[in-house]
Amino acid sequence: MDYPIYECRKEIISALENVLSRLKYDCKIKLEIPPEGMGDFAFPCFSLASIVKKPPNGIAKKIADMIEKNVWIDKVDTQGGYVNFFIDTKHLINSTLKLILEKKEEYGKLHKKNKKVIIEHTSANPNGPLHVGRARNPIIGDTLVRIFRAAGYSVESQYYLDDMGKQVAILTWGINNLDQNDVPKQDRNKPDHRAVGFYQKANELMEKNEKIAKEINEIIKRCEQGDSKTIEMIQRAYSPVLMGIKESLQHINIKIDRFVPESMFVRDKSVDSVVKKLRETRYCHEQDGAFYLDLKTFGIQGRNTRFFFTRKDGTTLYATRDIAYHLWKAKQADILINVLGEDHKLESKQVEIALKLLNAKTLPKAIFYAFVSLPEGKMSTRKGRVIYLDDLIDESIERAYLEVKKRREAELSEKKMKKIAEIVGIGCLRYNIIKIQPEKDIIFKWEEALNFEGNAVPFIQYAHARACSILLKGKNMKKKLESNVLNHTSEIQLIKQLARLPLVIEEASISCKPHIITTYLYETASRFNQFYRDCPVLPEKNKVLQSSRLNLVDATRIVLKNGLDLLGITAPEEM
RNA sequence: GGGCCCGUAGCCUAGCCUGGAUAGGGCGACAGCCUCCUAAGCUGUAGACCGCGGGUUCGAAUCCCGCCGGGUCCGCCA
Repeated sequence: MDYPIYECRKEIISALENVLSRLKYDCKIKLEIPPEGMGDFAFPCFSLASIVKKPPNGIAKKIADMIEKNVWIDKVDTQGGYVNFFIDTKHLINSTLKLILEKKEEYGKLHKKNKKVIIEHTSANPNGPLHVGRARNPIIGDTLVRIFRAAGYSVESQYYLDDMGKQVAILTWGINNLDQNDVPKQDRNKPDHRAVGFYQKANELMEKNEKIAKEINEIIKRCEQGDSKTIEMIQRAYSPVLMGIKESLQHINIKIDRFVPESMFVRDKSVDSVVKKLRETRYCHEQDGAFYLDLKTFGIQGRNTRFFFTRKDGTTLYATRDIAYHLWKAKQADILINVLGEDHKLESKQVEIALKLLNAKTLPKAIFYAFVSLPEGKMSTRKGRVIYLDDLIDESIERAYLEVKKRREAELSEKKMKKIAEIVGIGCLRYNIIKIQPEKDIIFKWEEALNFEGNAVPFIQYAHARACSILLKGKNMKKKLESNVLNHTSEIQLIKQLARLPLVIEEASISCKPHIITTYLYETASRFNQFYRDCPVLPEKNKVLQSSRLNLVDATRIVLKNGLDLLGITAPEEM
């Protein structure tokens, strides 16, 4: 690893290994980050204490005394059972700043891993516009895509397109049998919005009218039997919806690399082979001609532990096709990640067990998120009780516009304000979803979703714009970097923070936790603002200090930009 | 009824996996800071029986058990 922070950590670990082996202490070395002011890395001696039966404090002191200083270790200290390491800031500053300025947009990225990752996300039924209830899905998914790319993986994002389910069949029936005048009018002229009324109306009719329900079931059945005409008819119905969905995603900087239709696995018969192989397992049973696996012995509990994978007419079910999809994916990638709503937990578990039984090469790792609900309850496209993603986007941009106007109307053109509002509004939306861990329930409130203050994206974007503004005004000044002069606490704290970016990307990718990035960026912006307060750049009389600070500002700009890019958020040059 | 997830100040949230140094932030409240690089900023004050009750441990927000509240699932649906 070529990053200074890695080298530094490595040096500390090897110094520790050295001492521990001389003391004949045998334990794993895990470094922690101590609280502010107590050093840069800490080695806790508690587990060691229980092994060698001595107080942790004494062990820490003994170890600290024996640590040899080197280019990275400036000072070693102990406190309450911890060995605290103070790293040589001069060395870190020098190497970090140079590297950031040299690598620019590549700074933070980890070495190529030669591994392929497929991240499946969004995969919404194409029966209407994306709504906020599931809006976490594309945002979490796309952020993971970006994080894994930065972590050195080759990544493909996939949208599993349910083109044979009931939802899409209902939509198809509606499009084919209803007139525009029969359906509720939508206030947005976008293909997915135009279509959703047909779905809602068809749903309503189906519930009251058995004949219609039968016709819809007929569509599903023909489709599952692999009837090309029916599959194509369905495709005609959902295609415009999908176009609308893509457009919404694009608006929030999300691009799906590949759409994989479910029908593919019926057409190519791979799902039949799944059925055949599952039937051969010892867990397979039959009831009235339908086949299921009994998953009682796999830790599945509840009223029903049977996992049906065929109907009595021999057709397959959603989960069966999902198994075929996963086998197909496993052939092409080393790591599979699925971003799913928590309602898919059981299905996901069932698919995983089946994949194990079928000896799949790679098992998927699922990231589950809790729904965003409304104060009055769960969102539902069918009931029309929804906030669409498009509305949230518009509202977010509109509110951002009012904020820009309030502050900059006198100085900026209308066009510029609109552009900034777009960048801030969309950034806000993505940031506010990512900063909360996926498993936490969210009750949607406009004020929270579109919060513009504190730990929110404008704080970070503003820091970036501030850096750009200083750099623009100082563009004719000298560029010399003399890192020895950067010795103010605020400068040192900021640089140490910049040095951490690679570690943060590593941690976020290993743990699949995108919120680690938002936290990091917030702290980075915060330290930059403290630097801004304490260390004037342009007014600085000492030219060497001034030019060195300019370099630090530039390095901060790069880190903020690279970090925002991991979140799919644009870094504005002014706001 | 059973499984899984969540429960941290008035509100939102980090830390929980891998137990240890004063439980970090933010919003809101209160008090300050623009003759000085964008105040979408900075500084300070108040506010937490970490849902409740047991247990394990030298030590528990963190691990285990029970309970309570919310979410979600338990279809030959997707």
